[in-house]
Amino acid sequence: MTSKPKLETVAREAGVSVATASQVMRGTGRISDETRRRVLQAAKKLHYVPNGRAASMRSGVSREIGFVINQISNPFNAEVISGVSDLLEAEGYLVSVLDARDDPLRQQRHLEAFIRNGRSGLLWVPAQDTPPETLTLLTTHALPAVTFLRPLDGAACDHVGLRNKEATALATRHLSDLGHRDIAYLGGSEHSIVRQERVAGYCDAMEQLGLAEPLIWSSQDNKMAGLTALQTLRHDHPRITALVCNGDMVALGACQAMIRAGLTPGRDMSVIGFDDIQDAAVATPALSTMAVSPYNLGRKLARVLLDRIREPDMPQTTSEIAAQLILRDTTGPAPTARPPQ
Amino acid sequence: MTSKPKLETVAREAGVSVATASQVMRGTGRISDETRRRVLQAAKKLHYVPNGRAASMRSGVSREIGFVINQISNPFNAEVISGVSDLLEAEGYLVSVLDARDDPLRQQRHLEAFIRNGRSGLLWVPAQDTPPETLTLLTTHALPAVTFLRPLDGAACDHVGLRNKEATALATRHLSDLGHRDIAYLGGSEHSIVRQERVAGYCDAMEQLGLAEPLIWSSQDNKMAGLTALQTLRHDHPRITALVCNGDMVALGACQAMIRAGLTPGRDMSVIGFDDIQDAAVATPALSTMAVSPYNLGRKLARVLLDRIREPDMPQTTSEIAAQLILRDTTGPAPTARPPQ
DNA sequence: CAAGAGTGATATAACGTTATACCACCTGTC
DNA sequence: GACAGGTGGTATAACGTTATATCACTCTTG
Repeated sequence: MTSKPKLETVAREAGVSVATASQVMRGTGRISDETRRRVLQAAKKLHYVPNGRAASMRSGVSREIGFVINQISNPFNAEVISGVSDLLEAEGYLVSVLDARDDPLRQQRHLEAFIRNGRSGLLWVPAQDTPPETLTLLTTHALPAVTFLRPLDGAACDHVGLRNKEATALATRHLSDLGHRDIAYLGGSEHSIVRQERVAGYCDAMEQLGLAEPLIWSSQDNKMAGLTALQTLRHDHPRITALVCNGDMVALGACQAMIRAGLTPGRDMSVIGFDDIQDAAVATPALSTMAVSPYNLGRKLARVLLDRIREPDMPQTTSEIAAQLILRDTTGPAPTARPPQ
Repeated sequence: MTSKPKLETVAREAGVSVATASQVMRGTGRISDETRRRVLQAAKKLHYVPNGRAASMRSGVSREIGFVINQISNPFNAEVISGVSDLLEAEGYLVSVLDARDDPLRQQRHLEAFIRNGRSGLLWVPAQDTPPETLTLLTTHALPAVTFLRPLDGAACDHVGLRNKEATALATRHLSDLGHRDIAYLGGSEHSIVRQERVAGYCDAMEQLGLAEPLIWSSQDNKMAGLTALQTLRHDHPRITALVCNGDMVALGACQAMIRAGLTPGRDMSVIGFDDIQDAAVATPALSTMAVSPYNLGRKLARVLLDRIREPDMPQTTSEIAAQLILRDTTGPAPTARPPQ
């Protein structure tokens, strides 16, 4: 009806001072039941909503968190966001998510926008080639921050990531147990630190198990890219019988390519994905993959940030979460190892 | 290194007053080139980032937008978010997205959180059964707001939505042209207004074209639900040869069910989805669908909000975007209509 | 009944920025 | 050399809230 109600409006309506109204709204100080009732009633009647900016300016604390991620539309990330939001919202925080699309400049702008707009904590997946300048920004403003997935050496940040090397080694070993010798690594870009770790796990396993020369193939992280990547890979290296993939999207794309070529994933060629996005279980055939429960990963990430906000002087922590091999329909014995029918 | 730099710090470093520093930072007032240079240099040296909360408190304008949506992980929504963010970021706004999961209470909390934290404009997909109280909240605080997808009658809000009825009528007519007579509608929940519009388009077309009795089947909006829904639908109504679906996810799930049952989508049974998410084109077989370009829809939505912010007194607008029929591999002649081989 | 303790409410000064009014100085003009 | 007009800069008061100190009472208690 009239203009936006403020604390003074509420106080006047209830016949008390602004200071009293403030104390009632926050449940602090010594207030009689009668006064409390009157103030709350007035606030309700006027649809009063506190001005968080003014509050945080005075009190120095805000309840907003910023999350900079790359490619929100990726289902894995979407589930991470759900986990982060659920936990932080339950603690009374508001989470804003921005997409940096792996561009250091955009990332810098986003982090700066978060600082400018008073976020009291930041979560971020550092972009490839993040300049040291970006770190200076964070340390200068003394903001609690946690890096996610991509470790950043020398950074004054807590970190939550995955045991990538262990995971791909596990996947490779499983394929070897099934009799595969010509196993390729598919997906990701060369610069990615995460992918380097995963490739290292794959290479180590290939060497330790005495399998074929490692074969590493790059691609973008979506189905279409996975589809075309496998087509050229198969053309150039027809001996390959199994794939360890950098992500589920690529793996699902590769499966599509097989189907289009008349092959059956899990029979003619084995595939193991990474992430266990929801689609992995629904796809036909259902995708074998390294599961990390993005939702729980998000909750863990949020938990680490909350701990940091509460105890700013704690020593830095690094949490590495193990991935789990989920066997579905895209893994099976190597064609040559199968008994003749 | 020391504490967070503020305007006063910058001013002192540059040897000018706070007022002058402020004017330089915002490019207003009359300032000599020399002074401007000194201030900017000082700001850079100290990694100064303005305190947006203080600024917006004094100036009364903020550059933050809130977006309340249901199910961020839905690829359609993810693309909408991209469109919204791209346009608003280019205009210097920061977009925060919250997921209300179609729960009116959560929605109320989210909108309130946005008001509390000083968003200067809101975008939202009203939850089912949004109480009038929620609208009072928005009008009381005189916030520019735009509803998306779901119209809200009697609301003092601009709206951006789809021509749902027209779209499903078009899809149904196309299936009829292919010779299908037993066409079912699959997906969505009864309460959804959007779905009601789409169902109406389907029913009208079925009647006008003199086809079979309309058959309407509900399901949640994900692949797994679509998969199981089609299984029971086929069991109960074996005559059905074509589906108009409420969304691509359901449609893709239905295709999976056919494949698992040994049927070929587009040959044994035709399917038309809705949304044209990225997966639709990549899936095998590629999904025929009603395309609405979620990215551009998002841009349109953002544009309407910006217009409203600039001209608060303009009469309310309603924009309805038409959907386009995209024919891929899941539509084909009805089995009975196919010539004998 | 004075002193002390407890209760309930309030006045006031910050928080970091910006809008406004104002001041000091210079330059040219009659 | 008084005055208008322009230029470059500053002092000050807000914005809506909260932390702190303080005040006016009432109730004990010796």
